[in-house]
Amino acid sequence: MEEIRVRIAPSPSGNLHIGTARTALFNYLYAKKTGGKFILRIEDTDAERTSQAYIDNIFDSLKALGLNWDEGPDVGGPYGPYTQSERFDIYPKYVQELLDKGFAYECFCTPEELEAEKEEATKNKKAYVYSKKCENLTEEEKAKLRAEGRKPAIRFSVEKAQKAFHDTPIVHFEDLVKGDLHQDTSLIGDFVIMKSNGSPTYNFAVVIDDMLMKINTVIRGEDHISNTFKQILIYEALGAEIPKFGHLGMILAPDRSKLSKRHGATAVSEFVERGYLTDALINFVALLGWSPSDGEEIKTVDEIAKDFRIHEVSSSNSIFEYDKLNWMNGQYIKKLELKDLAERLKPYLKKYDLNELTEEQYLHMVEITREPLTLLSDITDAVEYFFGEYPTIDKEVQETVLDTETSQTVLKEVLNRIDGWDFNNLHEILEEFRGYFKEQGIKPKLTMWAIRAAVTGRTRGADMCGILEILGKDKVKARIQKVVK
RNA sequence: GCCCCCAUCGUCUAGUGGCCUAGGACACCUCCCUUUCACGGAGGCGGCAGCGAUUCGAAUUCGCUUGGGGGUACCA
Repeated sequence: MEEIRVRIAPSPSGNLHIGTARTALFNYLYAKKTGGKFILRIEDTDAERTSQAYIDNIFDSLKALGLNWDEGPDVGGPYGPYTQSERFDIYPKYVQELLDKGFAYECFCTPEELEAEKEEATKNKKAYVYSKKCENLTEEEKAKLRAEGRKPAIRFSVEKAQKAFHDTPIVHFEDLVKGDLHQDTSLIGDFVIMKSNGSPTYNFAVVIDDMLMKINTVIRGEDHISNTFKQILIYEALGAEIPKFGHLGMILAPDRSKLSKRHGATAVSEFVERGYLTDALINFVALLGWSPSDGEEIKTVDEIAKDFRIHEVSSSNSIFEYDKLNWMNGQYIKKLELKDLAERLKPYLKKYDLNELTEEQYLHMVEITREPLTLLSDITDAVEYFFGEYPTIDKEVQETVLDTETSQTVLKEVLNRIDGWDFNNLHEILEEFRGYFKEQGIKPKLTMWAIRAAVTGRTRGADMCGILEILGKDKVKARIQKVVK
């Protein structure tokens, strides 16, 4: 069988979008599954919106997600260049070929004329289709228009291509995920393939690039379905082999609209900044439209690749909900080695002076605070009381815990005993201490609450023994003294 | 407006005419564990959009309706 060649072709007009990441993933999975090649092509035709920062972001994000490409702008490959703006000189040749074969023609219409046609169509409740008024211009007419200073755009003759290669105007193709798809090509206007400024349009450039890069399978979002029919006609007109297409459902926001900034993060890098692990992100996004055959949802990309079948991908849209992503991120955090986690948490601890702790204490702190983490960034708030002399005490904690007679009794007793406590043996000491008060009718829970509130300013948090150990006797004593009346 | 796509718990999904009294995961609720929060464990709530048709039999096939999404550019 022919080697599968798939690609992801992001447009660097923004940071790598989570939806693009999913498309990239499915391409990657298909390549891995079939032993094919995964290619990265940067579609920076629109110079206005392109920036190097976005290109870097796309590279970095894809790498962070583990979606490494076999051919691309940085690593090269046999069919480069892989950046569209560097390919501008190769398009005219194919435009000329289409012109010569009669599948394309020059169009001198002005934007105003085109606009008028569209308005007319809207008024008549008809689909707008270009009038083709430039299709049969004589050489004299063209020369005259050119003399006026008008520069032509090149349009593709949909009807001619259709008639040359299809019996009916209804063009079909077998989509890898959606099955038979069709479209009445008489409803497609003669679209521009080369703008009057000489740059190719998207629909033309992709075909040329995919053709030249020998891309034989195109997996992309279903927003491209309508483009597919245009592209098929171009392939045929060029006498090129038509690739297989697979269209994925879109990812929607919870309100079923397009995922955008107002719904929160959209770029992979934003998710990372917010404390998501790329492993969790990619795993989550794989589950949008695909499900594992063994029901085990936590999987690496490689494991997913083994189990991946493009035909089994769901053809409907899916909604991006944070609940499951958060849960999954928590699962991935749990799986991290302590030292690895400790390193990854550092960016979220910049507001604290980590020098207050030894490396050993730092690791210990992470060890006892890691359990409830859903996001790496949750650590920021979770460890606040480990830093500084005294913790900030919540008003409610002060009133409901520290101000009670029971708490004061407990804390005074701690101060009575603390000098004799061996902080290396806190577990037993606290056990005994709780027992002492339990005999007096004070619940262990209340005993611990009093200490916790005094030392951390909170009623909830990490394991008490660990907290006291890390803080050390002096600090613990000082903090308790401060709240005892 | 026109064209196309899609439709199973709140969400992601399993399901390809009888194994379905529709399964799982997340979320939610209850209980257990417990020095708190959490983790973990055990339960629970909850769905085939509607209507017709085909069939002995339909979540599964067909049609219509409704709903959602996409496209409709000299953007990509």
